[in-house]
Amino acid sequence: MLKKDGHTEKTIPHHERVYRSLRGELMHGEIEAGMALTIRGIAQKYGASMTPAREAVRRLSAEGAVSVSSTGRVTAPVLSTERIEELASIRALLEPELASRALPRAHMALIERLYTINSTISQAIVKNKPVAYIRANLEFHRTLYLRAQAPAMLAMVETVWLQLSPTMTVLYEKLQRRDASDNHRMVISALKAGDEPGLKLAIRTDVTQSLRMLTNE
Amino acid sequence: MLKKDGHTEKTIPHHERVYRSLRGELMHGEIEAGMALTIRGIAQKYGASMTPAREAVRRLSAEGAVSVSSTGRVTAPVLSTERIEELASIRALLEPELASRALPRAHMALIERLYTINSTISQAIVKNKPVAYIRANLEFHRTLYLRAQAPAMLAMVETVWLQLSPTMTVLYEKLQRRDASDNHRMVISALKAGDEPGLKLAIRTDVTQSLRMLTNE
DNA sequence: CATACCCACATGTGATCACAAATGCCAAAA
DNA sequence: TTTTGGCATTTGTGATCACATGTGGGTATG
Repeated sequence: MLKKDGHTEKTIPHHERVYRSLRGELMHGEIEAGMALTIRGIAQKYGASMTPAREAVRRLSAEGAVSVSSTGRVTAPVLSTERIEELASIRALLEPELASRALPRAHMALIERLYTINSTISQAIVKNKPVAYIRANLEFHRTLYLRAQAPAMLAMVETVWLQLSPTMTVLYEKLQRRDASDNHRMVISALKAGDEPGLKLAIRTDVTQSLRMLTNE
Repeated sequence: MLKKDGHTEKTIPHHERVYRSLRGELMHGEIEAGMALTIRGIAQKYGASMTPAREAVRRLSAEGAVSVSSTGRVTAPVLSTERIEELASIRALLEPELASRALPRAHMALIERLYTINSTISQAIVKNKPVAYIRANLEFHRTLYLRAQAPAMLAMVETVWLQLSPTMTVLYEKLQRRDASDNHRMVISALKAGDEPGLKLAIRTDVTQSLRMLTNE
């Protein structure tokens, strides 16, 4: 027989589970920049032993999601202003391209979904929920870029988000945030109109403004 | 006392050593696309045990330098044409920016060094040494981009190179290669002249042509 | 000749242990 | 009060082992 049963049951390895969980917490800003992590602590938190926990940390360190000191200590990275600007530059280079590639494939269902997500963003702003805000903001961009059919480029952008997230969380809480939903409305308008230059500009503006939030004042 | 001695002696962990070695072999095309790797084999090759070997593999898998099957088997990735084109697009987006940032800092010593590396490239072509060719080609670009003072962007580009290398090696050996040193001469000329648009174009041309080598014919 | 089955071996996974080094805290001294 | 020294604890590292599963090859069967 070819398969045991029709369930296609896949057992996710522990190191994979730990990796995904930890990555999610970092991406969504539940772990703040500078927070110290320990292998044993991670292992215990997710009910695994040290070995898979170490593997998860290695993957995350390769993505720049955690920084490892010369003595092996693991922390959520604290980014310098220069590094933040550099990562924003990468976003400004890649994300307009992703949006542009998604444009021909952006049908009405996608646009409506983006509109819904944007409402969630607005609500998170008025309710002052930073984690929900970041989460929905990322979902907005990812939903659009998924249509680009460019998995490697999307993965690269997600890596940048991952590096920025812990720092953004810290700063979001102390900074008054601009309403990113304005920029997103420009994105949606350009999508409806099929306006490729306008779309690229709107994305670039959104990325650039979120940068200013972090580096200015 | 603050330091034991003046040597600043640092003991490199095994997983770090294994990682660097394996990454170098992949980057320089000494491991061909599709080649199967085993944790035990890697461990034995570098005189380590399975644990650090696994950590090294995890880091490389996070960089896309190796692909891991659903059953955990590790291979050097075999890239589809679409993936190759996508990775080349990323190069075409990031590398001109890196070159542009390096331009104001490119003094005569750098240009001379690039010229020397380019001679090495030409020699590798006439002597038909694919590995030496790839190595020198990467060194040319990295030498230039290091001046950009943009470590995150450079790391991202290197990750792309790393993903492409095993496939390039296989194809380089069966394809007649164009002389990339022509493009590099354009790069050097633009650097001397301080011609930023020309520099970006030269880099983009170089990247695009190396793409054509892989996808056309 | 092609296909399906089966088994021995290879391989990834995860837990545990011993060890060395770094960290941080507390006490003692200036 | 501030600084220095040392010690107990925490922590990362690497090796090893048991186990389950996947893989590949050989054989039998159609």
